Amino acid sequence: MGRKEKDKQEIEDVRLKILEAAKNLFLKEGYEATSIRKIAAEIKLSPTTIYLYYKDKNDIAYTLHKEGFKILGQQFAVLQHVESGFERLKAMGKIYISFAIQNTDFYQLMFIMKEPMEFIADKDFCEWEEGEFAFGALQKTVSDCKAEGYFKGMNDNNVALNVWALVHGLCSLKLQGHLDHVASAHLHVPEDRNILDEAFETLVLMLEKMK
Amino acid sequence: MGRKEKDKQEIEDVRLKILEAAKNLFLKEGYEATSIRKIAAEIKLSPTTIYLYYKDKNDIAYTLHKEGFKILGQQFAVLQHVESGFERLKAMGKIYISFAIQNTDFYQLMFIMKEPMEFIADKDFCEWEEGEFAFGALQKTVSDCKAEGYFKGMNDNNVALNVWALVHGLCSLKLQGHLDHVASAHLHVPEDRNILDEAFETLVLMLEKMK
DNA sequence: TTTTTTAAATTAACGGTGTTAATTATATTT
DNA sequence: AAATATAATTAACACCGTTAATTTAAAAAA
Repeated sequence: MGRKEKDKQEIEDVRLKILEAAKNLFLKEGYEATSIRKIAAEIKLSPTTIYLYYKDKNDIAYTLHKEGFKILGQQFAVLQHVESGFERLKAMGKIYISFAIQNTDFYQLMFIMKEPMEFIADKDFCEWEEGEFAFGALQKTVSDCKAEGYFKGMNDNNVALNVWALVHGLCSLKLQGHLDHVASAHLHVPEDRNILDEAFETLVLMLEKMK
Repeated sequence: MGRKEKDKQEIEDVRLKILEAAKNLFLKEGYEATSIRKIAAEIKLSPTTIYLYYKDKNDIAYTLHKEGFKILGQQFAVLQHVESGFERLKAMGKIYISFAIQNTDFYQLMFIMKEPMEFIADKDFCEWEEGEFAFGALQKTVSDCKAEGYFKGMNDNNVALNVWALVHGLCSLKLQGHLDHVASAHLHVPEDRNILDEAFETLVLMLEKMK
């Protein structure tokens, strides 16, 4: 007796509809401006209905964060066909940086904001397939580089972490407005050149010395 | 005629009182929890009075951000007595990282949050003595390293930027909760060791190869 | 067919936020 | 004592995330 309970598929459909609305808003106006109320209005639901499908706003942030990792992962996946580890490492860096620049909102969600991580922390078990794939690809690439004679005497994981930290550092300083600030005051960059590209070129020179 | 206008000093006194309250709150409960209303309550002023002394919340964020740079700058200043450029570079890295870990809130304000930068962007001219000093110290150190034979054929500024980006990348990933997430899943770190210290050790190995 | 039941969705409300406009309090000078 | 200029205040706007209480709607039972 009673009203028909929504089955798994129907629930997933609503979840997706909410997520689409959230994504559109968030890609158009950024995370800050993406409120539960606005998401609800977009799909003609009452704000509180959202809470029947997502635990809280961090839950939505985390779900979008996973989408971001899927996109980045797909871009990395293409590189698995590059044989040379070192060439692949360089390409990964370039892809990572252009992903950050072209998907600034996703990047913030994936690597800068605390919120999605807080959601994970609250969960008992953490599934993280998407992120695992991306970092795993970097780890494999570093170990391939090692087989090619690079990074002798260094711990693979630490090298991977440092490489990630470097490109993330560049991207996050750029996206958060800190880089342009320093650049205009302290770095004379040729008009037609991009600070990140300049820096990345030097990074490649540094990596080449690792052989 | 009329009520006595507050002179420069009196205005500065109130500004400082507000800033002290803001700092206390922000060091105790973080930036998020530091609202204009709470700051005002702390010093028994009405919330709107704050706006007579600071343009908006970003103004306060920016003023605290400058304080942070003063602290970091003082720590860097001590290192100017280290003769060897390379030794100084390593020490700067260690100091930067421990500053980030021990002053997480200041670090967020200085290098992660957009707000203080947004305030600067709104101003017509940008004074940035504090930050200039810190980055200038790094630039000088890199050029000293170069004189010692490191970073041959590389642009000084780009090297400095990359070094900064790397340590910032490590710190920000750590502070924002992204590092622990990856670490538990992908990096087996010895119980008694810190991920950042581990990574930094490898960074030093990498820098040593730059000679 | 009508009543009961139950899940889904809604409205109302709480306790906050940054910020601005309008008003009041206060001290000084005429 | 009255007028005035400035400092500080109150009231208000337009939001926010989230929870509790309520209503709507559809399926099952009578």
